Amino acid sequence: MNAPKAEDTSDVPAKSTGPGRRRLPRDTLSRQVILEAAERVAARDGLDAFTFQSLAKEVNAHPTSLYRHFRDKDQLVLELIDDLRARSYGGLLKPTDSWREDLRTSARYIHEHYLRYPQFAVQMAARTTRRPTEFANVEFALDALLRAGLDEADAAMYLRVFGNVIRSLSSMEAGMLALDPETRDGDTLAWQLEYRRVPAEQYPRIAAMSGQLLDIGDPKVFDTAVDLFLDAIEARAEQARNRRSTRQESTPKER
Amino acid sequence: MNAPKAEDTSDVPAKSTGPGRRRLPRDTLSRQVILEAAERVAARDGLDAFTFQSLAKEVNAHPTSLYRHFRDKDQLVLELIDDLRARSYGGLLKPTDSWREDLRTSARYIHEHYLRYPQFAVQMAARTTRRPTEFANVEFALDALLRAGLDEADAAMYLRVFGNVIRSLSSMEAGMLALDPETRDGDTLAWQLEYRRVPAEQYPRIAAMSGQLLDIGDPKVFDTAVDLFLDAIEARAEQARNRRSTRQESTPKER
DNA sequence: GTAGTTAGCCAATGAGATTGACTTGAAATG
DNA sequence: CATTTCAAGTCAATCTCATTGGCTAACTAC
Repeated sequence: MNAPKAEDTSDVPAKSTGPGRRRLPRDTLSRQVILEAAERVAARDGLDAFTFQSLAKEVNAHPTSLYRHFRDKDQLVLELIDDLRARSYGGLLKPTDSWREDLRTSARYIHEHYLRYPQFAVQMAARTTRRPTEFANVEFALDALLRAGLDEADAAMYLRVFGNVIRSLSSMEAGMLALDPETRDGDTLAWQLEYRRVPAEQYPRIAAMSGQLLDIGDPKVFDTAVDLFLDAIEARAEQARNRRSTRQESTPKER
Repeated sequence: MNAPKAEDTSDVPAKSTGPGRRRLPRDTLSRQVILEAAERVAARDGLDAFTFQSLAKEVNAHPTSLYRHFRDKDQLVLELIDDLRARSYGGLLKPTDSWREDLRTSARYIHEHYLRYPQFAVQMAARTTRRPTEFANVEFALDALLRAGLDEADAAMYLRVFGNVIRSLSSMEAGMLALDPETRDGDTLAWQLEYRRVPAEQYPRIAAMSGQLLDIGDPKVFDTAVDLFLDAIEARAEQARNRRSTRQESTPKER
């Protein structure tokens, strides 16, 4: 967990922790160094341990030193989110000849990204960061929607709908992952049990299907939702095409 | 909701806060009294003020007294969520002859409920509470899906997908509402501005459509998502019906 | 080298959750 | 009625955090 850490601060010779050291050499810290430590801590110890105290320990500095680089914790978190995103989406998306595949890929990227950092998923979903990577993603998805055959108004709408659904589903799934395992398993187990012993007179449907109901956190849900959306987009584009051709035939000069 | 409650605390005559009072009379507190106070505090002062200290002040008790009724804060929040839900969904849903309308209604209920208590929306979405109201909702939606013509496996899957999408979208929308207004408006404004000045060479689609793009928190998004889902369910049911009749024709006695 | 500035450090504050010991009043028991 | 019991309030104390203001060392520019 901290074996290769010695090197990181090794220019403070041998006494990183010892009584001899008074303070870190100037400019040891920086936004980048802190953000990278922050990622490590979040990944390793979870959100509860994500405190200035433990971040400071990770970089061998005093907790309050971090304030020289970030106004407060909220700012640190937002910048971390940007940073993580920039790294995750580093390899930019390349359009293929299938808009479906493209949208699916982009959805999968987001989903994976959120699940990789579940601690911050809620913030990731709710707050815009308006950085280059975001523009690139929007451009990519918008292009795919237009290639699917949507008109501009529909594309704008479906971009938002699709994006919000992807992000919010991912965020919720991540949110459940971020619960401590005890709580999560408790919820899941209790849920399954209770649904099996529901009174059949009151809830006949549930009783009849209790064996087939899915967990709230079932991973299949996300993929199904995505496919369902893609189908919907395709159908919508089809409609639009029909509308266009019909209009051309029946009312060639509509105004 | 709390009209006849006044009595509960009024038997502490006149000196509720005065120096004369030593402690609250026995059994002044109870889960219900505390939960109702909790709702008031959350609605009035927001999530940041949702502390044992302020809850205690609201009921005129010592902060640690609350521990006699709730193991810890997490438990209190979960029970509050249940309580709110029970009250919001009080009037149970009645099936109509349109499964579409039924699903739409049930989606709207959830959406409104989450927006009414945005402070807890994240928890509401991620954690199961397995109470009667939940069963009733599930039964209702499941019934609607089967009436739509889905087979059981599909119904189980779409129940989860639809539910999760509704809940997660609502939760995300609520999450943005729960941000303090400054932050929220800042995000929104900056977003709009930046998207209008995006370089057209790099992001031609965005540049061409920048005027039409929707806000991330646009309320139309939810309704559109719901309709889109309903269409998808209908299409899926249609497929299933076709598949069934085809099978009947081509392989009338399949085993 | 000398002055100035920056960035790390320290002590302290104040909020909050949570615990354990203490107390009191009402109900049960004799 | 006196006594015991015990749940339900209360208090003091602890621990963990974020955050602030003042201090000072180390690097920079002159």
